[in-house]
Amino acid sequence: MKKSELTKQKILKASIELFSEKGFASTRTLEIAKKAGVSEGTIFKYFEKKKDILHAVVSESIDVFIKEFAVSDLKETIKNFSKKDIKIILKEIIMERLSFFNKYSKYLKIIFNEIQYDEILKEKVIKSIFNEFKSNANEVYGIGLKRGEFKNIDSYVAVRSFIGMILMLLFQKLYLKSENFEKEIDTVIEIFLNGVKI
Amino acid sequence: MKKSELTKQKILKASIELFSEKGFASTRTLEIAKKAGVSEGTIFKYFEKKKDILHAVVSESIDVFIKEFAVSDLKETIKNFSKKDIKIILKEIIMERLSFFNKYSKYLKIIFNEIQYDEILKEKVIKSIFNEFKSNANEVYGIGLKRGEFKNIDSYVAVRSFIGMILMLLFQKLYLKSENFEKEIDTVIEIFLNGVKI
Amino acid sequence: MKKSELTKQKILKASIELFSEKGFASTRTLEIAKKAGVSEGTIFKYFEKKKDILHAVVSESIDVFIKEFAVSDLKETIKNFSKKDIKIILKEIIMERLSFFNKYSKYLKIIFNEIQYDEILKEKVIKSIFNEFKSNANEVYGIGLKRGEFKNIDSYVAVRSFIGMILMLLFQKLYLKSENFEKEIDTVIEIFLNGVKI
Amino acid sequence: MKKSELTKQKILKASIELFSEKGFASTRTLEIAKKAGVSEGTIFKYFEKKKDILHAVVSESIDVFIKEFAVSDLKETIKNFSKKDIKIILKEIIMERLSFFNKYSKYLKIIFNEIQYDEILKEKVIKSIFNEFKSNANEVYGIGLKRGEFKNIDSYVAVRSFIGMILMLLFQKLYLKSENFEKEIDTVIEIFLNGVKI
DNA sequence: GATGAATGAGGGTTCATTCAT
DNA sequence: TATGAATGAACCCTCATTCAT
Repeated sequence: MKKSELTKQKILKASIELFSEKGFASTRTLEIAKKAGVSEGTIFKYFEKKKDILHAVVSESIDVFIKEFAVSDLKETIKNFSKKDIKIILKEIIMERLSFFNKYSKYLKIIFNEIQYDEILKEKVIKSIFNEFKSNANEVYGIGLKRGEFKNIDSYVAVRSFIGMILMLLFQKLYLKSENFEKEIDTVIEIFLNGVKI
Repeated sequence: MKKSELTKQKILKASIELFSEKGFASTRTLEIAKKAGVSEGTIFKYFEKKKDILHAVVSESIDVFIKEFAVSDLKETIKNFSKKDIKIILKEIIMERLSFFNKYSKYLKIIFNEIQYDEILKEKVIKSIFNEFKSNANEVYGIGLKRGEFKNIDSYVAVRSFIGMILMLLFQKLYLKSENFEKEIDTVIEIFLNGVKI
Repeated sequence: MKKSELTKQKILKASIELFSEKGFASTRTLEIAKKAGVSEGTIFKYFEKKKDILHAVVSESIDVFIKEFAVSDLKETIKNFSKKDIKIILKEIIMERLSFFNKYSKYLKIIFNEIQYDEILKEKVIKSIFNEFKSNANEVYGIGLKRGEFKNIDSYVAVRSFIGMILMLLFQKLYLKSENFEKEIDTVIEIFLNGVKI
Repeated sequence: MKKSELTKQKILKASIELFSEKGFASTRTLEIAKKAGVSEGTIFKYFEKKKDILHAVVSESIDVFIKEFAVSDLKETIKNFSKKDIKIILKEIIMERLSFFNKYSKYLKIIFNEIQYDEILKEKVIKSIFNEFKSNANEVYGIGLKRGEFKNIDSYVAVRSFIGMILMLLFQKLYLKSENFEKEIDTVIEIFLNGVKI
């Protein structure tokens, strides 16, 4: 990597750290500079405006998201488990996805917070991430369908709902602390598969 | 209401509008003043610091949330429907909750965004709203249990999961636009009640 | 005293307290109002501008100073002591003047500090106080002259010098703390009367 | 001198000018900036708060005071005059000290005015200047003692009293204007050496 | 006569941005 | 390329002053 590219990456890395910690609007360019180990002036050699850093951060986040979140690995995983109980498979998926969330939580936090106030970003994120997600949902649910284990309902709604349940679980873990994390995962899977109705 | 109390409310109302629209950090006190129809100086007769406005907004939000979100009405509603199909009841609940979300979405947006950067607020919100929510979840799920229709699983996890599914639906509606909103609700209810498994 | 006159006095008294404590420029009209037990608006019924309070305070200070500092009592005192040793007389005078300083130190502090930044005040104070002082110096020193005990030198310079020595003593007492206050007074008198030269 | 050090000095110099002219509290940072020939923002690159400028000014004043007021030169002066009449020596000292006061009157004015409202400054000034002064007084008076011309009285009180007399002279010159300045100096010396008593 | 509420110009301070070196 | 210094518009906040009641 060229030296200049390295400097740019240092700035971006510092920005991600800070944006996720205190939000874009409350992060000072001086802080970024300090954390990146460069002078304040240098930042503006790489980004014309402070906002451009955010855009770069989000763009990168999107790229990372799409690449990492790509369902390809997942499909592989599922095939390998194909003989196993669907419950086990779902749990494996959850655990794997959780490690993904942990790894990229800063990116996700920034994306989620900042698209609220920036139409350009919002457009971008929706177009790329949501659509990506939608097609993946189809594929993954499709596996359950082929196995003859899933009902023939809107696959997108199903997967989205599943994610909603998991996110609430995660959210609670982050904000409150969960003592029975694993057990709660099992409950969520049970609900997703068989519902709450007797 | 006294005149001074009225002014305070005008400031709070304008602040809610702006904070939810552009975030606390990006809202200017002058904007608040203009939107509230008072002078900038007046704001600081009622709130020592800009941050105090946010705290007041969130405190008020919490109060509103607890009062309005209180499950009492809900229980009444459910009892009235007691002969009806559980599906109908859930749909009614969702519709009613949605109108609540629409009405207080600004408050919720502020709370959700700002507690990330303010430990005091976070503590406050968690202590009040989350606990309130937890006890209510218990009560509501309990009704289904008594009717002999719900499985005996962790009621909090069940309700939370349900809400997770609904929130994703909502979220999508807000960000993307859904053409089949009603139909999607039905699907969510179906998943919640009977799961995706054949 | 009429009620309105009383209110005015309350404002002036509070102002003297505050001006002497933190200076005119750093005193807030709201503080004055609170200390005086009136509303901020009321102040401006009695004084058009904040500066007018200062002017009133100083004017009053000057009046008090001239009345209280008037040498008449002093002359009487001296006559009564006329048979006594001049040393004793000087010491009596010093002690009496010190109690005056203690009593009116706040006024003096304000006058001294604020005439520096206000030409009108400076003019006023100099015209009244200094001239008053000059004529009094003449009279007091004249007594020593008549007794045949004082040299025939510029009486104003003599008295002023004496006061200079006493002020330094006082100044030190205020800022540092003197353990031998009385003894130092004696030394100062000795210097004033007989000089430091052998 | 580095450019940044130069800028800092420009700000300090402008501040001294303005603080002594209108007092700290009434001096605006914009005025300082204009007088220093820098932008208002620049000031806050060098001083976090306006008050810090005052503290820096006073600290510098103290340093200057101690260095310049140091009695070393004075002792040399006195030795050179050792054959001369004590009157001549005192007059030389006064004239030399007066030029010092003229040169540093702005510093002194600031110190004197502002320590009244700032405990930190007060402590600092007293600890450094007063103690410095005390030890010097001892040395200087000691010379007169060794020459066998001064009485064996508290040297600190003697010097302090002398300064008190001179300050009053100076004070009058500043506020009133003296026509007979030189003659008054002679009178003060006469009083200091031989007293007013016949 | 007195108040409490409101004002808005102006205060100190911040911070993204520029630029000479 | 990188920096440190400087900028100035805009921020939050203060406070003397006004005014309807």
